[in-house]
Amino acid sequence: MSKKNHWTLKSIAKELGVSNATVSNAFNRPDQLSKSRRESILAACNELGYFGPNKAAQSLRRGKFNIVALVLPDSIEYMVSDPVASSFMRGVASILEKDGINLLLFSGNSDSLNSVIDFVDGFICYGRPRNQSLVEQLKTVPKHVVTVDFDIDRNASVNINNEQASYEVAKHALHNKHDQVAILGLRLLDENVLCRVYDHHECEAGQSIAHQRLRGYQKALTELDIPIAEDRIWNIPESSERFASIAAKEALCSLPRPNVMLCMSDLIALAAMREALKLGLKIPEDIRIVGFDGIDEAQRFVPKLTTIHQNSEEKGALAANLFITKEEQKALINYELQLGQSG
Amino acid sequence: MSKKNHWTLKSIAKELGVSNATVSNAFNRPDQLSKSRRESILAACNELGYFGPNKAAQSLRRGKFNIVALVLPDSIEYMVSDPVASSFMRGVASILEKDGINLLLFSGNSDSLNSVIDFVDGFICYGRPRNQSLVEQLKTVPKHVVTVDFDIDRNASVNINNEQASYEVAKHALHNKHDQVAILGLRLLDENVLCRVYDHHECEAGQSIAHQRLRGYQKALTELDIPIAEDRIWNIPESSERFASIAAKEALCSLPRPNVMLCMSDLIALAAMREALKLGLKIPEDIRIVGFDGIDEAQRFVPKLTTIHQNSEEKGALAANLFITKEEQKALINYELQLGQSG
DNA sequence: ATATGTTAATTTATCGACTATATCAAGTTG
DNA sequence: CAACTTGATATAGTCGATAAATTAACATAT
Repeated sequence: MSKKNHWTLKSIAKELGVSNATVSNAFNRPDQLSKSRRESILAACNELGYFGPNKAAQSLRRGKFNIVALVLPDSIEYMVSDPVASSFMRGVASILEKDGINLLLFSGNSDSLNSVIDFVDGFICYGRPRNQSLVEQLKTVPKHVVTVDFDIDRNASVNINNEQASYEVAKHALHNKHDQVAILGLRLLDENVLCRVYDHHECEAGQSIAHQRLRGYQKALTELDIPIAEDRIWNIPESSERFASIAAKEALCSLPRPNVMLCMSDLIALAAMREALKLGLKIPEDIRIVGFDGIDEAQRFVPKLTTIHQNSEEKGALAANLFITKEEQKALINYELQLGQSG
Repeated sequence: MSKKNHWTLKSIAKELGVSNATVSNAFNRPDQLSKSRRESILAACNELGYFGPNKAAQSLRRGKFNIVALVLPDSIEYMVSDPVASSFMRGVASILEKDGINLLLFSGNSDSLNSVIDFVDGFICYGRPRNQSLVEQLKTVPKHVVTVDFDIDRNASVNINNEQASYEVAKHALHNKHDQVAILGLRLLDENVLCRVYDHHECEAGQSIAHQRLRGYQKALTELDIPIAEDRIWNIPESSERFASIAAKEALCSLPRPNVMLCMSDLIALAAMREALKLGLKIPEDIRIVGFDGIDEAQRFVPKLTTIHQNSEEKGALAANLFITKEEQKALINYELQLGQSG
C-alpha cells in the first residue's frame, strides 16, 4: 500500500479498488452502503492517512462553509484592545465553537466584503463598520447577517436600549441646573478625528449608538433644565487611553471647569478620572464622572466608576445563536446601572 | 440584459457571448487579451453585477486562499481577554491586512486541524496549543507554519529568551539568601488546574515558556544560594484575575510569609499586588513582586510594577512577516527589564 | 510560396469533491 | 421464466473557476 502525503477521494478510491462515490458515501452517507464495507473503508483511509474529504471542495459543492465572518467596526488591531469588544468576541466564539463553526476576522475598514464573501456562511457585525460602503453591501449581500449595536433593516440584530441606559446614568450624575457638563462622546462623528462637536444637532436623528446615547444624555439634561454649551461635546474616534486622555484634559481645562463628565465608554471615563486626579481634583466632590459598559477595570479603580453595565459576552452569545438558528429576530438585551463612588 | 442575482463566470461569459477563459483572463491576466475587449468585459460585468471570480472556487483551483489560521493556545475566549495576546494579534493583523490576507481564529483546544486545514495557506501558532495532538499535527501538516513562543523543529519561529529575561527580573527582586520566595507560574503543568507544583524537577528539561522562565528564576536563586521550598511554586492555568487572586492569596497566607513573589505574567503580578495590599502589606517594603510582559495596566498601577517588557505587537508583526516571506528563520526578539517600584 | 512568429480567443482538462441517475447482481413473486 | 424488488456500486454531470494546449488570423522573413 503506497503512502502518499496527499490523498484525494479519487486516489483513495482507486487505491482501495472502489468507486469515488463509495468513499464519499462512507464519509457522508452511512445509509448508502453496508456497514462492513463502510468500516473497512474508513479504517483503510485512516491507515493510509486520508483524513476525509477536502473541505474546500466540499464547501464549493455544498455551498456551506462552517465559517462566519466577524465584521469589526474598525481595524482588527483596535478590536482586540477594547475589553468590551473582546468579551463580545468571547461570547460569539464560545457558541460557534460548540457547533464547529470557525471565525474569520474581518476589518470594518475594508472596502468590500468581496475578499471573504465566498468563504463564509454569513456575517456577524459588531457595530456599524466605519466604512459606509460595507454597510451598503451588507444590506444586499445574499448571505445571513446578524448585526449588533446597529441595524440595517433586513436582518437579525442584537441591541441594548442605549438611549434609556444613558438617560439613567446621566440622571444619576446630574444634580441641578447649575451643573457644568462636558460630554466625551465615542464616534459621534464619522470622521476619524479627535475634536469638539460644534454642531451636535446633526446627531439628533442619527441611529449610531453614540447618537442614541447622546439623546439619552440630552433628555436628562433637558429634564433638569441644564444647558449644554456648543463646545462641551467631544468626539473621540476610538475608545483608547491615548485619545481619551487628550480629550479629557481639554475638557477639564476648559472654563468654567465642568463638574460633571458624561463618558460614552468606561475606558474614556477611566482616562478622565486619571486626568482629574492628576489635576488634584476630588471625585466625586469636585467632579462627577460616569461611564458606559461596565468593564472589570472600572470596578477595581478607586473610586469605583458609576456606569451602565452591559453584558457583552451575553450579547456575543446571543448574536451567535441568532446566526445559527437563522431567526430574523431583533433582540434587546438588558443592562444595569452600576453604582460606584465616581458620580 | 438579464439581471441575475448570482452570476458565475460561465453564465457571464455566455451572456456576453465570449468564452469562460476570456472572462477569467479579463480578471486575472490582462496580457492575454486585447485592452478594448478586456475593458468592455469588465464594464459589462460591473453593469450586470458580477463582482469577479468566486474566491472559493478560485482557491480550490489555485491552492491559494489568502487566509491564515491563527492558532491560539487555549480557547478563543481566553485569548481576547489577555492583553499580551491581544497585542500580539494586533501585530499579526496589521501586517496581514496590508497583504489582503484574512485571519481565521482557531482554538488550541480543538482536536484536529482538519476543520480549517483545507481553507488556509498555513498557520501562525501563538504559544504551544494546549491540545498536544494539535502539536503533533503541526509537525507534519503540509502547509507553512510559524510558531511563536515555542518551537517544533521544522519551521519558522519567533521567541524571546525567556530564561535570560526571567533570570534578570528575578535577580532584581532577590536581595539575599534569607529571602522567602514564592513563584506564581503560568502553565507550568499541562493539567488545566490551579495547584502547587510539588515536583518541579520535572520541569527542568521542559521547553515550554513556563519551564524556561522557571529555569531563569532558579538560576538567580542558585546564585544567591536561596532555597526554594517544595510547596512554594504554583501552577496557574491561565493568566486571569480569578485564578491569579486565589493563588496569590494562598501564597501570601503560607508561612513563613514570602517577601518576594516571582510572577510569570503581569496580570498575575497585578492580582498578587492587589491581594498583598488588601492584607495591609507594603510593597516593596514587606513584599517585592515582579511580573513578566510589560502590559499597560501594570505601568499605571501604584506602585508601578517591575517587569520584563516584551513587545508583543512587534512579535506579532514579525511572525506575520515570516509567514508571508516563508523564511524558515528562528527569530529572537528583544526584551527589556522595566523598573517600577514594586520590586 | 513556404516557413516562422505573434496575438487573441477558444477548447479542454483539471482542482476535489457531491449526487442524480444508471447499472448490476441476487433474491422474490406470480 | 419473465417481471419485479432490493441493495449496493459505478458513471457522469456539476459546483465555479484556472491554465495548458490549441486554433485561427494575420504579419514578417527567407
